[in-house]
Amino acid sequence: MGAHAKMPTASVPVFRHVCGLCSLKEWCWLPGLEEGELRRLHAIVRHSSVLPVGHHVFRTDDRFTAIYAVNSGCIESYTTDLQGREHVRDFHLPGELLGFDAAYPERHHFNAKVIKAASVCIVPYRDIAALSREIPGLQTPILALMSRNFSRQQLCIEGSDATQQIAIFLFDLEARLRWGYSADYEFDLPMSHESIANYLRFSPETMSRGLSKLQQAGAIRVNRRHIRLLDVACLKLIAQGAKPEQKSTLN
Amino acid sequence: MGAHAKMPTASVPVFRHVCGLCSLKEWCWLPGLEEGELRRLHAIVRHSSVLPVGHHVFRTDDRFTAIYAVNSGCIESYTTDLQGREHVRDFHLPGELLGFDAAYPERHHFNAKVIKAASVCIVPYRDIAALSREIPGLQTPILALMSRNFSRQQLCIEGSDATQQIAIFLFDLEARLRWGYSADYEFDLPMSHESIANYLRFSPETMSRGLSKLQQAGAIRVNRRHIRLLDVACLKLIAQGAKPEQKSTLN
DNA sequence: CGTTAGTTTGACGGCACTCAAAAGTTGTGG
DNA sequence: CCACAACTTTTGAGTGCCGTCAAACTAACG
Repeated sequence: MGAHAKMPTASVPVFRHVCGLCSLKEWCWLPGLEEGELRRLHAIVRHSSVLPVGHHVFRTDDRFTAIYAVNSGCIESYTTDLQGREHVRDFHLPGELLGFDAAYPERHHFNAKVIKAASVCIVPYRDIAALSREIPGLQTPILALMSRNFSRQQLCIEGSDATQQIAIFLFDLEARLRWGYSADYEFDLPMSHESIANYLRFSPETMSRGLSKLQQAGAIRVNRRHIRLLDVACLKLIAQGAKPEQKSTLN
Repeated sequence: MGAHAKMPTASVPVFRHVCGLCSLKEWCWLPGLEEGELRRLHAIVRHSSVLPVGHHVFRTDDRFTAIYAVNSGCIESYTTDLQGREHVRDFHLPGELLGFDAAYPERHHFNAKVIKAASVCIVPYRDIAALSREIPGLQTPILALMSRNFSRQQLCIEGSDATQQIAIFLFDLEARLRWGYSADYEFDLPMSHESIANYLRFSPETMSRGLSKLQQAGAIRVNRRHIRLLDVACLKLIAQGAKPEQKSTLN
């Protein structure tokens, strides 16, 4: 997988290069598809420039025109309730998809906002639907992608208190960020604490206190958005329901 | 839609009759399909006998072999966490589908248990996949079904306190139970209060107190599993965040 | 009729929310 | 390069909702 580190060359069409990097190829396009089919598939994918923080990829009730794959940065999907409060539904990291929520009734149910400068692959829905009628082998991967995207949600909800939910969230996030590569357990959060708190359904203050508890237990080290998982075993215990113990703070 | 009320006749194969009644036909099978295609589609659907309470339709890690459509009764999907506690993920009512969670990686992520004696339609995955390769018009409806099933989830989570969440839940449930027909706002819960409490992530006691509050506000009338929405406007206000007011309990 | 499971009600304690303010960070313009 | 503004994060104090424990009550089932 180290080959992915190669730099792009001007002679290679951008989309070919990006698709070589991005998760689409890794995840679903390859299995069972022939070279020619893959080529046709890549031909319908378009690529965005780098989208600034705050940019909306789509909004609630927008027509469903495409599926998006995140290449870099981070996109947050959220809804707005009747009181005008925003509820974060999910975070979409590099290699992950969004837009499937709208396959029925062809309108988006969520808003999707860039929260860390991001570039995305755009897969027009009409094209992919037409292509999947011609290439039967495409259907199963598409179904699998949808299923995977929907069912990964809501692991953190199994936690009973805030600290436990944060521990679970950090575990999940770390795995998603390194994307199967070797773990150094150190990373920057692509989203604010506030967004995480919203996603986990508690206040920013509770988020802050929860992180502090994890740090006092020696499980992690946190500085703003920079996170280091110091004691993975300890963090796992907490994620499984153990109460964090206060270690000496002399360090 | 009144034609559906016809009684079955012995000369009609059972599966034809049931499919005439059930939601599959209403929801997705018809649009764009020809008579012959419909016939082939119905031919692959199998029907269960009435499954008793406690019967598992499938369990976590079972192979994904079929999609199920609930014809009657109620099925609950749930997971079991590391501490052995069960977490209700969803309720599946007549006309709704389950099993899509497993399209990837072909293993079920949830358990599915009958909580009110139920009969289901069984759509073998291999057959529907094969058929959809022959009948291109099937793909879009299938995608739409998946999308619809996944995205309907978690309306209640928008509520900030228990009473509000219960109000939202009751609204949603009532609409799902009457399935588009005229509303008399009176129905029996297909599941126990305990299950609802688990689903909404609070204790049975809180569920009970929440229902009492709604009743004291005059919004509903509740007797065990029997529910009557007395004051829909009031209930809607509470679902939108208004604080329930204590009405006189002299009635 | 007895047993069991589900629901209701009460008392008490704790976790998280709210309000409030300070400290640190980032971005902007002078 | 510095000053200032806007935002994020941290920390503290007080309150309230909900979880836990406990017990009474009801419906369902054999």
